[in-house]
Amino acid sequence: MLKFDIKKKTGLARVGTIHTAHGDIKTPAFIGAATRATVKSLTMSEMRTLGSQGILANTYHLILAPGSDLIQEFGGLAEFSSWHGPTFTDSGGFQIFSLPSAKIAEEGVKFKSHINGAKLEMTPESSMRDQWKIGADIHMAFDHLAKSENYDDMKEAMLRTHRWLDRCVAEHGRLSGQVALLEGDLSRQRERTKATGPVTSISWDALAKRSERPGARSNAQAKMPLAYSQSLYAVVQGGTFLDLRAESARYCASVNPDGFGIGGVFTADGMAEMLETVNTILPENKPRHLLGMGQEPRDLFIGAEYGIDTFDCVGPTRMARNGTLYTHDGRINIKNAKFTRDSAPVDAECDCECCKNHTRAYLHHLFKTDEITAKVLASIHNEHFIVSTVDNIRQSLMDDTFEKYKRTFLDRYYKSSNS
RNA sequence: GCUGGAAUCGUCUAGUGGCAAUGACAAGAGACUGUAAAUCUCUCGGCUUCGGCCUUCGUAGGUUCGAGUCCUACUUCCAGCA
Repeated sequence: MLKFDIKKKTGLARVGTIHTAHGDIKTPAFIGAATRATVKSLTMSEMRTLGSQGILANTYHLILAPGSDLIQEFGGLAEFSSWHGPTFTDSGGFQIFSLPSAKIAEEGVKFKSHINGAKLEMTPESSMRDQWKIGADIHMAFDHLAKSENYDDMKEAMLRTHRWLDRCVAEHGRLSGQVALLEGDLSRQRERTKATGPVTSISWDALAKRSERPGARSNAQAKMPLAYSQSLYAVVQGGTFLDLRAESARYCASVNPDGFGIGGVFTADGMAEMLETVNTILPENKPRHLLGMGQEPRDLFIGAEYGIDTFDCVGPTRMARNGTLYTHDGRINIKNAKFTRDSAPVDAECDCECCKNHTRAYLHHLFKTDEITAKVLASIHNEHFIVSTVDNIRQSLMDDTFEKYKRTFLDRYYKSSNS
């Protein structure tokens, strides 16, 4: 069971701590998107240095390569990637629903691998099993993303998401039960061997002696199940329709998951109302993750204000790779000719490795000459910018200065640019 | 010196009588929100009341209704032979 302590509340906003088997996350927090168990162009060491508290990987991509069994063999995502901190996995639904080959049925989704065309299927149960093998601290339920914003389609997708949620909860619970048993074995084993280091896995042979041993998966005999607690978030759907969002929030709360993901959000328009609806219904004492939002600073302020605890988004690193960088005065495209002789750092108020050491002119040069370091430094900066902005939001909530911080930040950030 | 061949928009390149002229790169700008994203889009001779107008394919002439394309001379470069 995931522990979540709330330290302070202001309206729907809250400051808290999520306790996972791999460490704590002080919330609100921005979680780096590490789709294939890596944040593109950044090392885990750089991620730690820039202040990230957690990473979120993607089940779809990890199933295709290197496979969930292999990650399990290496002790799970944190161990395999040497992140050694809190981890999340997305169910893979988001990717699979975007594949042209996706065929949706009640049982699950059949699709073809985008890499080699292999015919594959993901069901709520298989997603749960793969996420257990990958072994992130927090898993997302396998949800159905509607393709259209049409009310009936959205409702149908939501209802299926709920039926699938029941199956996710059942499968997750079954897998959870195994680990509880394993934990008992492990503590006895620790006593016997007086092992000092952390014991995180045990052979399936031990499990085989138990009556609850899961349905015979012969190829799993040699595998080492991960013996630490892993949690499940239910995912709230319903698109832009507040009645559906409310219904989905009630349903998700009713299955008593460890936390909640809020999915299917693609723009900040209407997000405040939607979150207000959802987060008024969801139980207060469980963490909430806003799936995929956080490219625009306003997303983070609105999210935190309306009760979001964690964010993830590919935007900061993707934009960085393409030369768009955050500054407190709005975005810049460092490839623009006007930066050729700009001796200022990307952002004078930023304390990331890039801004402390390098000029805009240097970064401009690296981008124009297509050097790998361009993407590295830009990603360090953008990721740090967003991570630290959410950290500052947390601090401002603690200090009761959130409103002022929000107004000052957003006025300045959006004043000269688009909106 | 002789004999061939070649000169096109920053660079390379397509084009053998209807052409402001192909493609790539470079350049300029924009997009990106649970990452099939080191990706994608647009602009790229000058003006424009968006119908056009003007100036362009080494230089100068010529043939033709019309020439980047054919002819002549010149200039430069390349290859081979001396």
